[in-house]
Amino acid sequence: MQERTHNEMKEKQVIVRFAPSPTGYLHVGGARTAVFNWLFAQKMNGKFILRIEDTDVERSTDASIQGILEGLTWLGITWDEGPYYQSHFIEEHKRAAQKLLESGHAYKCFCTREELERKREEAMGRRTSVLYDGTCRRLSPEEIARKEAQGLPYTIRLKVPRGEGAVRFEDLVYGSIEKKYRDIEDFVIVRSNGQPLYVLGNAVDDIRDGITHVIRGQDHLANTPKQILIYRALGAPIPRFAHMSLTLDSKKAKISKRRHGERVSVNFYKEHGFLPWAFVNFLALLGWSTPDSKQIFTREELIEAFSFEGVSKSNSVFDLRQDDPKFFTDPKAVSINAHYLRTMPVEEIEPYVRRELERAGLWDPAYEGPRREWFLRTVELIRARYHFTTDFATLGRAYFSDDYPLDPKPLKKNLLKHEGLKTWMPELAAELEALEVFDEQSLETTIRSRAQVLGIKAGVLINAMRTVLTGQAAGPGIFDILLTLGRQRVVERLRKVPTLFEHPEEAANDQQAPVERTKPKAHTSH
RNA sequence: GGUCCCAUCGUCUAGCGGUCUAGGAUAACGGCCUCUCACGCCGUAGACACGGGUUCGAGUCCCGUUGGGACCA
Repeated sequence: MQERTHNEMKEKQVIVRFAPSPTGYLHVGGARTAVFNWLFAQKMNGKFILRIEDTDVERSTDASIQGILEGLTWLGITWDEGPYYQSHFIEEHKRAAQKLLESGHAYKCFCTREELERKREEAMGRRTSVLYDGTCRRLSPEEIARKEAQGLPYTIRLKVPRGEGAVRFEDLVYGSIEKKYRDIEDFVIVRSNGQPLYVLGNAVDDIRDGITHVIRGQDHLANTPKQILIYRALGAPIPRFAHMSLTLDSKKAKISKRRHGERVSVNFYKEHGFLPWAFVNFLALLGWSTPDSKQIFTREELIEAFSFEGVSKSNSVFDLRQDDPKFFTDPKAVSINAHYLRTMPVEEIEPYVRRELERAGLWDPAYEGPRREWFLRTVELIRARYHFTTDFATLGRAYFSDDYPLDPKPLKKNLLKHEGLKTWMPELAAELEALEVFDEQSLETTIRSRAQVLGIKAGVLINAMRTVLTGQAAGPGIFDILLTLGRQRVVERLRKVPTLFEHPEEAANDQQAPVERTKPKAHTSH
């Protein structure tokens, strides 16, 4: 049998859709599917429709729909039409079922739940398949009329062709898929309470929206033959299908809120300092690649490079690292994020840094006014070591506030260990204060000669200064730190050093927020 | 239970019969750089699930086993 296929649609515009069911947030697996749909639409100059499958009324609250829209918006996944709501089309689904009944492609089934349950158990016992046996398919019109007159409830089942044939289709990712008619039961398309099933509603919606390419999770692969049967019965052209391998956890289980909590939500990554494009880039690489294994893509490059050929057939693991002290999520996601964080034009990450500073109460309106240049230079200076936008407000706190915590470990190692620093630091402060010009040259000269006079390595002074001035063991070169902080703040902070010797624990405990590096090279010397 | 799908380093993957003594990325480890850390650079370790075929030749094709996933309830 010749299908009406893509040839007919070749000239037509590509239309794809992302059809999530609202569960309160955008799931990373869903986001990935959305990304692939979006990429394909962009590449083909097609249309991307957003359709909310909100027929599960209980879960489909406004808030959970909002969560999805926000997630997509944050990622920068824009849609051309919608959101449409499946719940608005239930009558249409019912009409489609009615039409199938009238055209003889479907029939009413009066079998009760109990009967079916019994048959299934029997079949299980015999270790055979549990397909519906077609009892009601063979009902005569009179019998049907009688049962209806009795007011017996019925489901509506699709008449699957009987005989030797098979449903066959070319999946854009999985290739040729075939399922024999005899392995497909006359499946229910409308429940006895009149509610159309997903398999019907989804197909009807896709037909109405003119979807040319159904790009969705591989969990729908097994249902596709049934949907093709529905398309045929309805006399609709069959779209192309492209199933995407699933995203699993390290135990090869589908990632779910139940097991993995918030970290399956796109919002989690937003809140933990991911840049949206970095996350899209990571998601795209989860189950898709180019022949040259390119890792970092601009938006244009990704759209250009995308193709179904590069989509992997095997499921991929989102290495969530739930109990890893070093990474709170997939290390590759972290590294991609860090890459963007240090290489994007600083103006582009400015809004994200601002958001974090605002959240921490560190934002100064002058940063978008007279101090903007300083602000951008400082961001530029410190970002190379950060992995998340949140780091600016935690690890980078000392650059934006005088109230910052001192990491106890370097405090001890770089400062308290050297008794002399108790006096050297204030002395140095005085010297820096008296400096004629406060520039890199004179700073370096001052500090190095000071070290020489004291008969110590310059590193001792430098590391102590870095620790005191930034609260951190690691950071930019000391002269850059000094210049960024400015003479006044440097001098003030160095003058307080003696107090640190007297009340070290106070200094260390004076924390606004717990400051932990996500990826500390935590090695103390070997 | 039935049906469908999948199977290369810890993880993401390249590979579409010979150029694979299996490449890249990330993570790990070592080194260089250096005032610290990061970046960068150099190097080390690390995989074709197993068994049969087909072929002159198989990671690559076929079959089976095992394992994993999905769907149907």
